[in-house]
Amino acid sequence: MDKKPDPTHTSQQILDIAQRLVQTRGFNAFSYADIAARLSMTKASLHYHFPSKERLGVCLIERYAAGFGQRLNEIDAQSGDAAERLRLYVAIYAAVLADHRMCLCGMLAAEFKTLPPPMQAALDTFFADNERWLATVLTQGRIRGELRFTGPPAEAAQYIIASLEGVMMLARPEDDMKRFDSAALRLLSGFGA
Amino acid sequence: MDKKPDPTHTSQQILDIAQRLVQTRGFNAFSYADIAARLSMTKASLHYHFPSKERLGVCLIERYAAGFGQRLNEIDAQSGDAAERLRLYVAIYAAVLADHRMCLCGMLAAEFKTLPPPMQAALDTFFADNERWLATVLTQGRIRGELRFTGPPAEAAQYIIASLEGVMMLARPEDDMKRFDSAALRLLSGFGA
DNA sequence: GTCTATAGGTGGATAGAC
DNA sequence: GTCTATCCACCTATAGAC
Repeated sequence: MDKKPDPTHTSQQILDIAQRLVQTRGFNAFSYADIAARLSMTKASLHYHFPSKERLGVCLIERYAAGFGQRLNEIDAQSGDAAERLRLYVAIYAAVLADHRMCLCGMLAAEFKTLPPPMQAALDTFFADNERWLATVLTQGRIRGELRFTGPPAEAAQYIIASLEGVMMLARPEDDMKRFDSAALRLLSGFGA
Repeated sequence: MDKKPDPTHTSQQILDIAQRLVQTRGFNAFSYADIAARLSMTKASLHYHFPSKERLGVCLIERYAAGFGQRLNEIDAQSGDAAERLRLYVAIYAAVLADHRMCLCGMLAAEFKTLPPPMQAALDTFFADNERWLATVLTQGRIRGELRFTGPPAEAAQYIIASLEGVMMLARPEDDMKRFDSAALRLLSGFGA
């Protein structure tokens, strides 16, 4: 009943705003001043919650990865077959784009070489986890005859992720959902889904 | 015989260095100081050749687009069928990645929202030209039975470009040519090429 | 064409009062 | 936790000498 003072409330707000900024402008193109303005705070206060931009960046990736993992678990908990799971995976990306955002980690992948090593490591983990999950879905789907594709599931998984990120990236300048949907359908149909 | 003083020699060097910097770090993550250091010049001198970073950016895109267009013309001049043309198109991207670079315009697409409008316009032109060329190849290829795919050629062209950019983007952190080749083959085989 | 010098702004980050 | 004040590094860009 007596709820905690929620000491992380401000931190969450900071992360929310920072995430949207990264997803729309990139990590190198936003500043503490941008966040401070939107929160009516000073830059100095932000440093209390996230002592450095590097740590803020790592927290962003880890939170995003956790949310992504949660959605993958939800998909696993559903009763659909592998084809349906693949469609739901694509739907995650579609929802992000519909909110006028790029995938956080796709955006950061473009800036990879300029990021602090801890952020690079967190990014690698994100993509590796996604590949592993997708490869599992693909493997089972092919065995059960629910999906059709050639070659190693791991390579197919890499292809799916990279294509989705690219399609998002090029659909975003115009916020063109039709372009994304068309490309996503083409991608899925290539796997019999 | 008497060759011109080649007044643009320095400008070309600046463009070469700036291009590599954009392709590896992005437009927002390099500065005049970076170019000046590599050329053993001062920042002020650079402004003589390119009065603003925005104009430098526009020149970069236009030169890149011109070079790309030239390669497309070379492909057109060859005797190969549509499938071969598609393979050669993919080979352009592969060559860029083999040189440890991201596609200039793919990189800028990620930063699109932060770019000056003249650069955005130049980018739109680049991608529109590419789509048009690819759509023509696809249209002819399908008619002649050299390629297999469904839906409008324009949408298929958008899918091919976006996938290639995405595959490049995610292969680059590790400079993983095998990853790119595997994905490119998968993409091509989806079109019967 | 290239230089020195500098302007004017913004970046991330810190110290210390409250 | 949030503030004011400040630091120092870096940015793009300009003026004017050579």
